[in-house]
This record gives sequence, C-alpha cells and structure tokens, in this order.
Amino acid sequence: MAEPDRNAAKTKFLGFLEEKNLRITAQRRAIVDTVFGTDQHFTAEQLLEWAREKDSSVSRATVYRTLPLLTESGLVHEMDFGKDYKIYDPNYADHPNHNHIICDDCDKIVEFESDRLDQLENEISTGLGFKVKTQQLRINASCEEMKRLGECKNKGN
Amino acid sequence: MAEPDRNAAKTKFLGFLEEKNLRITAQRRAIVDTVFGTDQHFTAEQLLEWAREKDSSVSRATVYRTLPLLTESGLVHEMDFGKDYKIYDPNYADHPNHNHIICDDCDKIVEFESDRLDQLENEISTGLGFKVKTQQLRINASCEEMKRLGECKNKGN
DNA sequence: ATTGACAGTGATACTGAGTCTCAATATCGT
DNA sequence: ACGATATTGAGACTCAGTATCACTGTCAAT
Repeated sequence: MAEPDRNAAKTKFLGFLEEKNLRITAQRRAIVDTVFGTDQHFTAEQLLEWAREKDSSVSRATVYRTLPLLTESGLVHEMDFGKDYKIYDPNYADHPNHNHIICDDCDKIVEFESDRLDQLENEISTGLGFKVKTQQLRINASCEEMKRLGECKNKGN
Repeated sequence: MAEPDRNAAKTKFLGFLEEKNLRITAQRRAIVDTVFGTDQHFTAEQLLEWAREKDSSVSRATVYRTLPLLTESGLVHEMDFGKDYKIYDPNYADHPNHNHIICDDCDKIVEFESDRLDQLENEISTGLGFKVKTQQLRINASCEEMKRLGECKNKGN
C-alpha cells in the first residue's frame, strides 16, 4: 500500500547494467525512469509510448531490447495471459512470488500471494525431477463480484 | 497408459457440432480424425500438415476455425508456454484437470495432476470474488533428472 | 429428389507483436 | 581527446493468427 522505493529499483538496475559492462544511455534512462515511475502493469507498446514522452528519440527496437534486461535483472516480471502481447509488472522486486487473476471480460488484473501455493508447487516440481526456473499460475476468470458492483466495464456484451 | 477410447471423443465432438447446428463436413472429419488419432500435443501448423495427409483440401483457415470449436467442446485443451505459438492437448477429456511442466532446454512436457492444487486454486479465486473459467499452472524448468539420464536432448549448449 | 437458406470453404490479403540488419552514433576506460 | 565497442533508430522482415469474399456443400423442408 505504501509507496515503494522506486529509486532503489532504478539504482539496482543501473548497477546490473554496470556489472554486465552495458552502457547507461539517455534512452535507457528514459525507459527505466518510466518503468519505475509507475505501479501499473504495462505492455511493450505502452512502455514505448510513455518513454517517448520523456525522450522522443526512444525507438521501438530499444524498448524491446531493454525489456529482457529488466526481466533478467529480476526487477520486472513478464507475464503471459494468452493474449497476443505480454504484460509486464514493475512491482516484482517488492513481492516476488505473487500470482495473478485476470478477468477475461474487462482485463482487470488482481494480484495475490499464497505461501501454501508456492510450497505445493515446489513440492510437486521437485518430486517430478525438475529444477524450477519460473512458474506462473494463470487464472482466467470473470469478476462476478465486481460486475455486481458495476466495476467491471465489460467490453463486448 | 492404456489406449484411451478416441472414438468416444470423436463421437462427442460430432454431437457437439449437431447441438450447435454446425455441419459435419469432409474437412472437419479429417481434422477431427487427426486430433483424436494421436496422443501427442500439437501446434495449429502441425495439425494442418497432418490433416492434409488425410484430405489435401484442408486449408489453414479451416484448421484455425475448427480449433476453437474443439476447445469450446472441452475435448481439447489449449496451452500457452510463452512461445509464439499455442500447443494443443487432445487428451483433455480423459484427465481434465492436469497441469504441465515444460523443460525450457528440450521442450519436453510432463503432465501431472494434483487435487490439492486444484482445491487451493479454487479456494483462493472464490475468496477474491472471481468465478474461475480456466486456470493453468505453467512451470518452466530444466529437467535435471533427465539430463543425468541422458534423456534431455539439449538444443543450444 | 429438388430446393434454398445459410453454414462452410479455400485463397489470399492483412494485422500486429516482436526480431533483425546495418550504417551512424554515443559511452566510458584509458 | 582517443578508440574499442556497445548502442542506437529506421525500417524491412517474420510468422502466428484473423478477416474478407466469392464460391460450394449440407441438410431440413418440401
């Protein structure tokens, strides 16, 4: 709930670049400032748009080149809900094991954490002889509750 | 392990078409025979290729039009592992609540079921006011065990 | 069996997210 | 300031999936 320390994430990322002998450019600054200046989930295309408001020279290619660095650094989480674009979550460093429910009707995303769930997933994977790299529980649902409250802006009814 | 009754699935699907006042065409027969004639997971493009061996007139459009019918009928399951194509599972009717682990190195897919997992997922979703439509636990991993046994044909090392 | 309403079809143009290429440019340790 | 080299933007490209459209096949009603 409290405003997380976005500057910490930014500083961490710049350190990550340095470690890998990558350069800190104006475009990367604009992108990173954008990513850690919002709490919202975003798509690559949205990030491009937002970053261009800070630095109009940012290109699509640079956004797509920087996103893998952000996920590799562990500060941003990439998610796939079966749509034809990916969604990125800039809050990942703050609560690294959360899962998501997406409402198929209104695209609303709700986050939740569950230690029991994490534990169970790990148990199962290990039991099957796998070393887990990433796991994502994706729940597609309709937000009945929110519909009743008039919060689900259903798109095509 | 035993050969499942593929004809049952085929018959169910033809019934599904009838219920929806959809027609049973030669092309749909070829596609359905293909889908329920294999145990393997497949992509849309693979299905096109295989179906064309039975009926060379089957077009890409028809495959892409029939796949949603197959998933809607509940007999085939659509999965997304973050690659740029989807994977379909024709065994869905036989064990409807299974999850998948995919090995990022060799693309091997292992299926598993867990009642505890299903129950937990439902508990959480309902608690958050969502009505679950589909849920998919996707685990990307590396199959350490299988590497040791020499079964993981690692692609790029 | 013929009809006819309309579901279904193939070919092909198109879309849109993401990738690749390449010549020009910017960074940063020295 | 220099220079090795990482980075850049523009735009061509890829490729799974979708839309369009004129033609064809199915099947219930006659």
